[in-house]
Parts: sequence; C-alpha cells; structure tokens
Amino acid sequence: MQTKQPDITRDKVLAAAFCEIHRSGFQAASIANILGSTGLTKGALYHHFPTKQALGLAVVDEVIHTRLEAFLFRPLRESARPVETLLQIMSEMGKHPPEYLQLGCPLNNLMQEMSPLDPEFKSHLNAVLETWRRTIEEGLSKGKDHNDVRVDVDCAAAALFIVSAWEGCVGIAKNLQSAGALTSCMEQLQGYVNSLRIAR
Amino acid sequence: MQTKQPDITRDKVLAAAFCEIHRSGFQAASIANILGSTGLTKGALYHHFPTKQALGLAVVDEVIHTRLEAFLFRPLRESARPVETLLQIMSEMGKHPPEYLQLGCPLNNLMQEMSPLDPEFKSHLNAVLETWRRTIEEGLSKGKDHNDVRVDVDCAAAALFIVSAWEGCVGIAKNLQSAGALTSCMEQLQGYVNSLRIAR
DNA sequence: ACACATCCATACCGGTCGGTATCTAATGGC
DNA sequence: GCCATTAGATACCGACCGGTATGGATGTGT
Repeated sequence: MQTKQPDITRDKVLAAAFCEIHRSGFQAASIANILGSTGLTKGALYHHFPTKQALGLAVVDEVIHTRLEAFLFRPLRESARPVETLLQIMSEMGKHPPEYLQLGCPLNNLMQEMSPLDPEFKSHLNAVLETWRRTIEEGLSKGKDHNDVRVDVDCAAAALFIVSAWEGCVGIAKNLQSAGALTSCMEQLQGYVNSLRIAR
Repeated sequence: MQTKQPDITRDKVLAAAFCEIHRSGFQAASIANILGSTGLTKGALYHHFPTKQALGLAVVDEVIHTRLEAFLFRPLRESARPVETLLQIMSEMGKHPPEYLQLGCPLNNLMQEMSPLDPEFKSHLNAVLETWRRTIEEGLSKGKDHNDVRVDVDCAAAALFIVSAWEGCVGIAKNLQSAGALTSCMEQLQGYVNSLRIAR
C-alpha cells in the first residue's frame, strides 16, 4: 500500500474532475482543464485512470456518492426520527454553497446526460440513486413503526417520488437561477411528505 | 415570403436537429450527423442558420415549444375542468413513444445542460418553462372558481412544484429506464394534485 | 432574355479533443 | 548501494469539431 504522493495526486485529480464535470457536464469536461487547474499533466492522470470514462466513474463513486452519504444517507439512517430529519434536511437546501443552486445536483446532472449514452455510467449512477431511494424508504418504514407515518402509505413508491421531485426541484431552480424558487418548491415537497404522516 | 423548397429544407434540418439533440444533448450533437440523416450539406444548414447555437434556439422555439403547446398547453387552456384535464394528461404519460422514456423530456434535458452555460438558451428555455407553469397556475385558479380547488392553495407555488416534480419524475424514469417507475411516480404526483382539491 | 438574389454543394481551415509512446526521476525492497 | 517498479512530465497523433470561402444551379423580377 502506497501512502506517499500518489494518493494525494489521485485525489487532486478527482476533486478537479468533479468541479469540471459539475460545471460543464462529463462529455464537455476537458481533460486539459482538469489538468490545468491542478498543475499536473496527462502522464499523471493516465497513470491513475486508464480512460476519461474511468475517471468519470471514479468521480461518481468516490466523490458524489461519498458526499451524499455524509450529508444525507448517514444522517437519515442514524436518526431516531428519520421523517423529521428528512424534513429538516429539505428545509436546509437553501444553505448549500451558491454554486449548487447555479450548477444543480451533480448526480442528477450526470444521470440526465450520461445514463442514456453509457450503460456503465447508468449502472454506477443508478446504484447511488437506489441507495438514496432505499434510505428514504427505510426512513418512512421506521416512521410507520413509530406511528408517525400512516400505515396505508406505499413507502417504496413514496420514496421514489420524493427523490424524483427533489431532483426536479433542484433542476428547475437551477434553470430559474432562483433561491426563492428552490425554497418554494422544497416547501411543497415537505407538504407532500407531511401528507404521509398521521395528523396530530 | 418564400413558399418553395427552402422552408421544407429548413424544417428537415430542424427535425433532424431535434432528434440528434434529443439523443446526444446540444453540445455533443454533431452537425455532421444532423446533415447525414437529412442528406443535406453544410451549405444548406449555414444558409438557414448562422450558427449551431441559433439552430439550437430554433429547435427550442419551433419544435419543443410547439409540441408542448399541442399536447399540454392548449388542452389545458381550452378545458372547462383544467384540473381533471391535467390529471388525465399525467395518467397518459406512459403512452408516449418509448424513445421519450429512454431519452427523457427534451425541454428538461436542454435546461439541465445549457441553462448554466448559455444565457441565450436559458432565456428561451425558461420562456417555455414559464408558459408551462403559468398554464397550470391558471388551470388551478380556474379550479378555484369552480369550487374544485381549495381556496387556501397557493396556485403559483403549486404550479411550480407540479412542473418541477413532473420533470423530476420523467428524468428519474429515464435513468431507471422503467415505465413502471414513471407510472408510479406520476401517480404520486396525481395524489399531490388531488390533495389540492376539495374532497367530495 | 438578362441581371440578380436565393439556395445549396464542395472543399478546406484552425483548433480541440482523448489517448499514447517515451523518457526521467524518485521510491522501496533486498 | 543496487535494481526494479512506480510516479509523473513531455511531445505527439489521428479524429472530429464548428465554421468559412467559393462556386454552381435555380428560380425571379423586369
């Protein structure tokens, strides 16, 4: 196991690639730009990643998935009242750095662009999406156990819709470039989530 | 006003460009592919459109907007009970040609890709989006007049959410490549719309 | 019938793309 | 201290991109 420069270099490339892909999409992402922003050269990149596609997949698995895990999946899994945690995270969507409003959700961007074009991308991206959906589904199920969610709710279908609408809201807000639109949309989605709960 | 061949050629280019852009996105859309599928050459294309961007904007205005107008906006505006018409159209989403499930909504694809990159695209795309949102808002308002929609509903916010979630559902279904997912998601969205109505 | 604008085909351009071959320099095992 | 492997730099390649310059064919107004 190497613990010297190589891992650092690899991470620098991954971080720069994530930014470039987030800005321009995968296909339009320029290897030259990625290298330029790191000060590295092609020799370094192609030593760690065989192709541009492999770099993109590594960004999905090691950057995008990891970030969602930290700010969404883990808090949701570890919460005692996951539905309230979910609503809390939704209400804090406006607190993301402004680039996220401007550029949208990196996962959704890549899904929309790459899933129809590349089965490898589709499989890696859908793995992240399925983790997201399942995490919410399990949160809703746990809510049922605590008499917080109505027993007649189809947790799987509701979870899929929540993820879909969530991505839709972020996407539309990105086009409108409006934090207010994002807030308004997420509030409506919170209304939907609350409609799944037992009124108190 | 010319009414000979030129308009036909222009429309052929537009139709081919729409397909190519729908398949690959705008940036990855190849002028050569567009021309190849029509049998025309660059001379023809660049006679009718000064740049690739102008071609893309024309696709937005003359193809995408027109199609949405025909299958969504007009039926909604002309309906006596617009909320029911809206629910009807939502329930028929599965009847689109399979390419639409595979490739997603052309409007949303372009918004996600181009809005952050090109203000011209953003403005044309958001004009279509705003027409969509406003049409639904007016439908909800008309529903209020007919005692179909609750008076406490914020029609503007609800309309924005409906469009956002709609696009989100189509986008997620495209990634999952699953007609069932689309149907399930749209059913949940119909549930949301119904929650805006007065229970009978 | 002649001049002229419109329509479109052909050939070509500079630039950028992802990827590779080759070389040097540093590192780790013995 | 020697050698093999790894890390990374440099130079270069063919393919493709959007766009242009030019020329010919086809109407069209007069």
